[in-house]
Amino acid sequence: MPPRQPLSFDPIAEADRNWRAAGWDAAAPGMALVTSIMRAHQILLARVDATLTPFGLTFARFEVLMLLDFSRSGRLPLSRIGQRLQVHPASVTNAVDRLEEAGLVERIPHPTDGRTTLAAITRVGRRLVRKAAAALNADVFGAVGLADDNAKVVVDALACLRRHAGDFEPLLNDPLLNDPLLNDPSEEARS
Amino acid sequence: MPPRQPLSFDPIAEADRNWRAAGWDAAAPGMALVTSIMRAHQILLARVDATLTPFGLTFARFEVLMLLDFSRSGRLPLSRIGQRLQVHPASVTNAVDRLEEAGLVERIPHPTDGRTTLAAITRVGRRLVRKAAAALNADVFGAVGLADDNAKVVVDALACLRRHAGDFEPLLNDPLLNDPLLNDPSEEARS
DNA sequence: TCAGAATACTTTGACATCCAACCAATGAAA
DNA sequence: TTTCATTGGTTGGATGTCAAAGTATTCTGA
Repeated sequence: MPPRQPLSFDPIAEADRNWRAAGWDAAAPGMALVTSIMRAHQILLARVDATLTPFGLTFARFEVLMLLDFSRSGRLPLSRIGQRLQVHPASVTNAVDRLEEAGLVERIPHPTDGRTTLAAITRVGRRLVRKAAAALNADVFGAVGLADDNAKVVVDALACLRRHAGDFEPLLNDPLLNDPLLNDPSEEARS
Repeated sequence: MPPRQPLSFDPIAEADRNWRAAGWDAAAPGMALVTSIMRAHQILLARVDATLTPFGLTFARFEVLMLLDFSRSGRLPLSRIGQRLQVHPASVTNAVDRLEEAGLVERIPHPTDGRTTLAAITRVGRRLVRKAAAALNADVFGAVGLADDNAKVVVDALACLRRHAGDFEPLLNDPLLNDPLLNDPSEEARS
């Protein structure tokens, strides 16, 4: 990355001033919030990808591997991966394709449902994802640039936003369903 | 978007539990923060793009248009746009290409610096971007799903993160430089 | 039983982002 | 003045995301 010299002012604070000067006071906080998140995403994704590149991973693939590593049996239906990571089915297909090429996961058919494909993490995949997680913890997650208290405030606020957007509904909690490979939430737990 | 049914639990809270169960307590807040921002970005970008699609715009192009509309003369060097919006030069080229195809901006050569190209917003561009801004204010920014107080807390925390990442340096403030088209920060102000 | 709806996954196409490489113009130093 | 580093911009390649269409399998209800 070319070492861009920093601006002499906060561009988002400037945008906020412009918004209010235009008479859009009511929308200014939302504008600043959306813009801040866009930029924070860009910064953090760049750091994460830089850390993961030596492992041949991207954040999307890392998340898939990590989810599989945390799952009880090390295998999950692609559809479940998409639900859990909140990404489009095509994105899951893409990620699993690359991971399979790299020998980090395997596609295996679902034992009872012919429509479903399971992604199963390999031994190589487990080794790699744990090294990658250690690197991320050391280089990115452990040094985000915010105190833990502030980070928690942001996480809680964004949880509200996500829930409001329909990501999850913490009301109903029924951990006992039929097919563990399809529905059991406890499948997410490590052991 | 297919109406994905919400999960019965917060996937990021679950990831936080997994992280701590693995003994990575120190990195858990950072992990939750990064993951929250990734997901919030995804949600908000989807809303913004849905609102802007009828106008033939994306958020990237909207930001370029808005910046030009707010600028004093309605024209800025591409490099300045990239600095201001914190995006790669190639992304600016791409956005300006599309905007130019749509007749919303024009490329004009810089009067004194042969290397520099200016993007100038057209009358059509001004009309469109104001309609688009009104739509965004009404549909997205005005109804983000967070109280203004909480939004402000997040914005301030992320400003800290952005400053820490080298986005801007609010210390030195020297608004008087030579070429207004190249360097004058007040060029950002409306009038 | 059988037809239609729903689900799971893949494929294709359109965008956006970044990086690396490249060309053109400017500016500074020998 | 001439050479060379810097700056501005574009192009090509790789990756990720989503939407829409297509195929296959399963489920549901008449």
